[in-house]
Amino acid sequence: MIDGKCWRCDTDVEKKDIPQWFMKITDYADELLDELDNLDGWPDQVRTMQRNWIGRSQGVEVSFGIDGRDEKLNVFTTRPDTLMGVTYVAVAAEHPLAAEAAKKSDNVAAFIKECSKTDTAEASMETMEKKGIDTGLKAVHPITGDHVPVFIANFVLMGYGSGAVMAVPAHDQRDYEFATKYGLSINQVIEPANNEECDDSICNISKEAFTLKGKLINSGEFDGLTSEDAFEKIATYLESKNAGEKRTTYRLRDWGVSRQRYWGSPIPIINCDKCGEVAVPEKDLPVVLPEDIEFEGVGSPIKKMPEFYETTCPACGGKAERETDTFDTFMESSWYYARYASAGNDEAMLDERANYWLPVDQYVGGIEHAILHLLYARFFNKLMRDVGLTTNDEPFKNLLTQGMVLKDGTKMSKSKGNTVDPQGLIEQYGADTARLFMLFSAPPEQSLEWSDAGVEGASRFLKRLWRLAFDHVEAGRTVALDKNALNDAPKSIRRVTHETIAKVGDDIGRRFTFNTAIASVMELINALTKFKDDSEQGRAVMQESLQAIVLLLSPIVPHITHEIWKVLGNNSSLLDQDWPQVDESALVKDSLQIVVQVNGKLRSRIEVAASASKDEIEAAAVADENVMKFTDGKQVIKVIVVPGKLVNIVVR
RNA sequence: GGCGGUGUGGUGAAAUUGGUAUACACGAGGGAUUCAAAAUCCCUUUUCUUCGGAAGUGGCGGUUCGAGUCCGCCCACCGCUACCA
Repeated sequence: MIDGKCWRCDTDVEKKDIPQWFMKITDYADELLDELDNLDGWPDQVRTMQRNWIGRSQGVEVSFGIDGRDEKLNVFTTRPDTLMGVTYVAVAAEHPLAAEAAKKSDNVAAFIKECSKTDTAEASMETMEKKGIDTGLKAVHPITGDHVPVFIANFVLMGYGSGAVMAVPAHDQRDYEFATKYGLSINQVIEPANNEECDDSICNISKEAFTLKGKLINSGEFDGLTSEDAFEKIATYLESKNAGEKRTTYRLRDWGVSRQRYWGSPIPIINCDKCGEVAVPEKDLPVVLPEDIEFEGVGSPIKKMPEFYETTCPACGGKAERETDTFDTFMESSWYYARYASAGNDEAMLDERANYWLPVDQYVGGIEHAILHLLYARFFNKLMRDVGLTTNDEPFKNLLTQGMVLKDGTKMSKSKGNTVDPQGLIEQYGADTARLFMLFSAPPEQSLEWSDAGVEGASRFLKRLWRLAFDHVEAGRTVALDKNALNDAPKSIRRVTHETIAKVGDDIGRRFTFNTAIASVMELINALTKFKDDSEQGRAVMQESLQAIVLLLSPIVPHITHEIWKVLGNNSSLLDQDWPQVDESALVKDSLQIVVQVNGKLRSRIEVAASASKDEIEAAAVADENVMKFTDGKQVIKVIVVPGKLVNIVVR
């Protein structure tokens, strides 16, 4: 849409009511919300976003009377404590009262028409002018019986609450601006709880609304109550007068699943004039989308295909029409993970195999799905559970949300045409280099501006590994490793090797930080490159290390590691190998380097025996020559010793 | 406006539980090798410095023996969302 017109044919765009199918996700709002607390394998960020999206809020539905009529006008408020400050009521342009007023006034009708053209989904909403028009009707305050005007306002949403709001200009900034514009009264009913604090900077009703909670004033019998107490008292009072009740509302709306397009699963419903909407009987499922169709550019072709939509009603056998809307594609993505576990079953959606595999241990998806897809999938899982198809409450135990790959500062996408084809990289450097390079550039959660700067480094690294392995193998076969026959240099290489095995296992298996996993293998290879030891045991250590590197890198660069595995003299297939085991005995250190700080500043490093006690470490630190330069002539106040890490000497 | 995120060298980034800031790599500079080049290898590469050190992770403050990490306020950028009563 461009400037309120269709981008394709330039006709005016307007809001229209059309009958559509919805999934009643709001019935599951509480469970979807409450269970977020148990999803500890999910990132907090995603849980918070879902919480806010569901947006549960506690409030009161208040019934206003309408002057001269029997019917009531219901509004929802989270601030019943401000009820005595209501000076008008506003309804949405789509509200029945608005339609009614339009019949009596051309101005009102024109205003509603204008509202129907404004686009509610555009960023322009932010700056959109708050506009309204008086319906001429008067609402009757449920407590005071005062008459207040009923306005139609362009900022009231028909889809939230009851499509009508009570306006308290003194305590809501939006109401305040609207009241100022249309000359409506502003009555203060809340003041700051502590009067001392009530200076102009906090509460000055002549300048702007006071939106904080506080203490009630000008509220008759409710004067002096705190906002919190008044919430309860006023709610109870309204309930006793049958003029309102406590209510919970959600920001979450029901899920509209109808699409007026061809591509999608047909909604399996038959519309019968006599019986209404009738579900397609199970024996006739699935309804298959016809493929012999012609596109005419506008509209879905199946809406013009009698051979598709003409049918008989399963209930009465009379003439009926098949639904021609298709499902939102989120429908299928909401349960495919379960269907994978029931592959080949053409009798049912799912079978018992789904329960064996579900929930998904580790789900991976883009952060852009943090709300919609992940909420729909959770909802659908609960639906399947409630009809007995599955038994688990939640579909995804652990969730990793990938960042997006950006190009020129925005999300890479087909529609924007700013995609990068990895084929060029693959042709120039090979698939292994392309994979290594991409995984090395950043951790997966992070968004990344695409750039191929640095791909040379990945290529160089693989060449070095290749050369290292070949040079090693060319010198002949190695003997069995004897762990106890090693002197310092090979021993230290073994230690680094096993430290690397431990780190890569943790990085890939737990943290999913492939970039740091690769970096630590690079460090190991740097160490091996410097390691020159042609002795039998030296070469045996080299062999062990190279084997480990090949295994550690095999998920990342499968092709080159497959080759090197064979070159290293293995007859077995790399694919059949277990993940390398950490040899704990290789990790043992005889001595440790300890950092010594004076007043938190790094002054020296000392080498101490791994078995040294706290006192021994402290004594060695205090006696260090470099340290003494900074402690000389000063009084030592305390010494903090963190075993294995550092000593901090505090002096004055 | 709301919600979420990010901010560290020239660049991509690392620092996992409050404990050595800048690992690993790119780029750049210098050198070796070469008739020359490519490739490869080695060295240097946060800033300032009186060469002892000093400062330093967007800014200002705080907690702590010790803060990139925790707390408060602020700034900038990115993403999602759109007046939620």
